[in-house]
Amino acid sequence: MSERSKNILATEWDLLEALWRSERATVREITEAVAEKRGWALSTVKTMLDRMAAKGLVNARQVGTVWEYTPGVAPIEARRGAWHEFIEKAFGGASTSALHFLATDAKLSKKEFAVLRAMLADKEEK
Amino acid sequence: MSERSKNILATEWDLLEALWRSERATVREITEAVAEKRGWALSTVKTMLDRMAAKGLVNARQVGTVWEYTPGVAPIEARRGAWHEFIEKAFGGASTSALHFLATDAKLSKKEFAVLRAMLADKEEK
DNA sequence: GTGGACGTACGACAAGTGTCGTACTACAAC
DNA sequence: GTTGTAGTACGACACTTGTCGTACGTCCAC
Repeated sequence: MSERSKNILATEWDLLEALWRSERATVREITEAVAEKRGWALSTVKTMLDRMAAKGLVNARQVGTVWEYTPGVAPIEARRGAWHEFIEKAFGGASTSALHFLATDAKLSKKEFAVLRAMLADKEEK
Repeated sequence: MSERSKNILATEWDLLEALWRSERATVREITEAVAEKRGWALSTVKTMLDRMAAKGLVNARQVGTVWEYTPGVAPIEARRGAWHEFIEKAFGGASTSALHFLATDAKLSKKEFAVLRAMLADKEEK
């Protein structure tokens, strides 16, 4: 539950999100969970889940006649991967450049800055 | 030179990077500029540039018999787009969640934290 | 005026994505 | 037993991406 290698596609994030919330779910459940955001057909979701299972992004287990899926990656791992991908492509891997960008050019709102400062301060205390 | 709509692909970043450095360049120049990182054939680079031109990521101009390319997006814009894309897919658009993640789970090094704090402090002064 | 060298144009192709439709199975309810 | 109904299996298809090869035009130097 942590071997991340390949990038997670935008569409896959949605299914993972649903799975992280319920920890285990069937195709139907997942389809319903993302129905608002994505009006996917059952077969679409099934296909995606199968492909994701092949990549290790989810685990599939047949319970009786129904398939049940569980996350194959933890949210934190997935997000770290995304952060990495972000740095890699937009900053040639230079994480400090990325942070510099965030502090100066990302157009964060006052509120976002406040949040960030508070968190850093918090972190510092420990 | 700023209408960003579609995501920039990892491979496209490399060409843009080269263009941002030279401001204008030919296929050959760009191919050479990325030769180390990507052993692309001329035709590969040409194809990519054409596709990028179609997307507005670069501008193409024929000078005599040769094509010359210039960036179609500014680095800052491109990076903002990437940041947005990152937030969108990994945090469902919740930027504060993303910042929270950075401050707590991104596994930044001490040095990276230092950089971030310094920058925020710097920002605060103004 | 002829042969390179350089550059372009264009087609091609295999993978990967996004998105189903549909035929087939199994089981509960009548 | 017969018939829905929910669920699966599988193929399909158009598009995008990654990556060329190659045929063809042009212009310089001999």
